[in-house]
Amino acid sequence: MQDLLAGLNEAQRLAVTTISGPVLTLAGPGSGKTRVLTHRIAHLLQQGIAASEILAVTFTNKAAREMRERMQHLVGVDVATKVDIGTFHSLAARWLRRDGRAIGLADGWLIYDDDDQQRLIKRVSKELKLPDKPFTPRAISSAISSAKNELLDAAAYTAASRSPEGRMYAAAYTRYSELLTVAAAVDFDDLLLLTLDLFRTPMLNRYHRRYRYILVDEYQDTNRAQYEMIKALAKGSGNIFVVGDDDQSIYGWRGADVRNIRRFESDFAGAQVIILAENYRSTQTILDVAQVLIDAAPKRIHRKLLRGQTPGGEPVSWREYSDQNEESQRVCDAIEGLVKKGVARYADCAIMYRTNAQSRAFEEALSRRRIPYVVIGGMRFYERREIKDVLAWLRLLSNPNDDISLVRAIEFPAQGIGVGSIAHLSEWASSHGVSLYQALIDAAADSTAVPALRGAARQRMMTFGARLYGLVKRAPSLTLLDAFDEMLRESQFVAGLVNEHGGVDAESRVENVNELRRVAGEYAELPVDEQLARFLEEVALVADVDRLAAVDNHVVCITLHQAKGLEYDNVFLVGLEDELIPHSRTHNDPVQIEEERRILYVGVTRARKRLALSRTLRRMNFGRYDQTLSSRFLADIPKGLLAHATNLGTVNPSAGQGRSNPAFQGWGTAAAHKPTTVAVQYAVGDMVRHQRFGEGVVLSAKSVDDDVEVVVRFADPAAGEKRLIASFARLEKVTTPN
DNA sequence: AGATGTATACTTTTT
DNA sequence: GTATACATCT
Ligand SMILES: Nc1ncnc2c1ncn2[C@@H]1O[C@H](COP(=O)(O)OP(=O)(O)OP(=O)(O)O)[C@@H](O)[C@H]1O
Repeated sequence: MQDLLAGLNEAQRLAVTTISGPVLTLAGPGSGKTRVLTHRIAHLLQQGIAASEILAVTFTNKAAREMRERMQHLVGVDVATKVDIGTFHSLAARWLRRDGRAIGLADGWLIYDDDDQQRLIKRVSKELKLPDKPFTPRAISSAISSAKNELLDAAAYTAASRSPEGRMYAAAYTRYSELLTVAAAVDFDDLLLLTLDLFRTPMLNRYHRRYRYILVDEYQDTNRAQYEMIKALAKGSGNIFVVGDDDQSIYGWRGADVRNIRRFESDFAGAQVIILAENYRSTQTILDVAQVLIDAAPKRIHRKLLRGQTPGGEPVSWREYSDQNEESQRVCDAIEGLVKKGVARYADCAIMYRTNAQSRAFEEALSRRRIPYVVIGGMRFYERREIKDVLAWLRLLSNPNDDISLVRAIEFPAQGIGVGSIAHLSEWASSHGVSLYQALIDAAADSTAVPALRGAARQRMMTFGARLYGLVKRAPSLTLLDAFDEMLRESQFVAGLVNEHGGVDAESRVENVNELRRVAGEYAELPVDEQLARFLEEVALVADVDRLAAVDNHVVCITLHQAKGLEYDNVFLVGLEDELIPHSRTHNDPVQIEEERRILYVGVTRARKRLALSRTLRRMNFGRYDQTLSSRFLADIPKGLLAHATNLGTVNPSAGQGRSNPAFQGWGTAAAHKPTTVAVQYAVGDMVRHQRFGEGVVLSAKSVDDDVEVVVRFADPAAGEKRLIASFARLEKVTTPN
């Protein structure tokens, strides 16, 4: 057994060894909070505390997994796997899966993700005939979500609504809740609220007996419900340990409340507060920048001095580029430079930005250079149409009352059932207070049910119903993988994809379906009756960061929000412009502006060795270039702390794409940058060959940055005309003998 | 019923 | 510039 305290400083040791009573560890970035939490668990185990008595809450599933891996090293695999570690949401789902019956949750209940929720709200909106002007699905869902964040159910929210508009939202909330109940579905917020309901039953005693030591990471970003969960659980043993940093609270917009830090001190009498002062992550140069940035915040709970272990370090650079094209090019230059010089691997580099939309330019530049990369966020794998369609069918096997999935299943694969027929079914179901599936069954048993559905349309609907019914009945005896295959076969899913998209375009979708099937295969070890539910639950709760694997050597493109808790040797903070950070949607609300400042602070403090800040002078917005302003937060950083480009101001914003600004010299890259490929010249009329699309003729060619963009008409009519980046598409020139 | 075309709105951040 | 929504055609 290792000495767990060896790699820790004094304050960290105190935090690890103060095992009883409430403890609040408040500390800046890179001070080892997560490390302390991990070591504390290991320490508890060494003290002879049973693994099953420990509960650890992390912010992401990935953090949970990493913590478990760390612990396996510290205390061995057997013990480490017995500790309950997870996010609030995933723990809640596990508990409700087991004990949900106690609060009347139907068996086979499902989690509705954001997309499902939006669809359901659209249905509510239609039913209640809400005008779409202020009542966009987004507005309604955020009203419902904030209500839930204040622990208000539909009845309480209705009672509290005074304005006519408020009453409309209340009506939507009420109907939304009813439909969720009929569908036996819960949304993300419900996971927490229902767990609180569960904790109000005598069942709580079992949780008290079970969990004697509770630990929470990223405590500053807990919301009201999560706080109440902690409080309810901690009542048992009183051994509650939380770590957080008020300066890193960046999820206020979804109900997180930093005041939970103050609340902790008042609600848990005699709470011990431990401050970790040393930063082990970043060079002092980087910390100095972070320091001035956060010190400029008008209000803070706790002021901290960022004290690093590495004095000096490479300068933090600041560059202004003409546009996103140039910015992404130069960032790629810098990354290639670092890699060529052997000071970094691709995986040590991260590009961070405020909004997902900003990733595009970087994706294009990276792939053109053949630099391996991953984009975290944006369109997630599980949000893809074909994936959601497969999941809809699978969800129906577990819970046929899931109306949202039923509609999806009717719509894909296409079965000749149109919106009209669905509307008839839906109206009948709503007025009878039953699910769509039940309405189908009723219609099949009784020809006077759903009278609006007649003739051929009714016939097709009945065929669909019978097919689904058969699957639902057979599902319980099947393994997940068998159910998956059976469902694909019954619904003729693949044929549907080919039918809708044509052979070539269907290919990647079929591949995605196979990938999902592979994931499903990982559940084969579980008891047959648990496989499907566990699969659906985990799929609903994966965050995109959870995909980040340390083994692959690729540049990471990530939003600042998702970067919280991560660290990289080299960080590129891009698009530092007003309107982006702070985002225009904050509308200069001082509270939100300060959260934006913290978002930037989180970004700055992710960097270990090198930090590059940049912006563009003009940005493409809605297909139009707009001039930009530098982020106001940069004004808080004294010039002396940054290494500026030498020729700022000489860049003409209207100069177009180009090389007006030299690649940045800070970490020595311009010299290292050479074109990686000798550009092949293409002329209109040239014959080319593409690996997948076959041969084609060049219709046009123009050079873009370091590459050539060509439009090719392929001989294969299924491929048609495509616009391609020559080197990325690996086009080969076909030489014609003259 | 479904495909095709045109208008329109739109882009924070996410479990 | 893109995704969605709606209208119009087949
Ligand atoms: N006592 C120590 N000696 C050496 N390195 C340490 C020590 N404590 C922590 N570190 C290292 O410092 C880095 C930051 O630690 P950790 O991620 O736990 O900090 P954190 O406080 O959770 O950061 P953040 O709040 O920014 O996410 C890690 O690489 C960790 O290994």
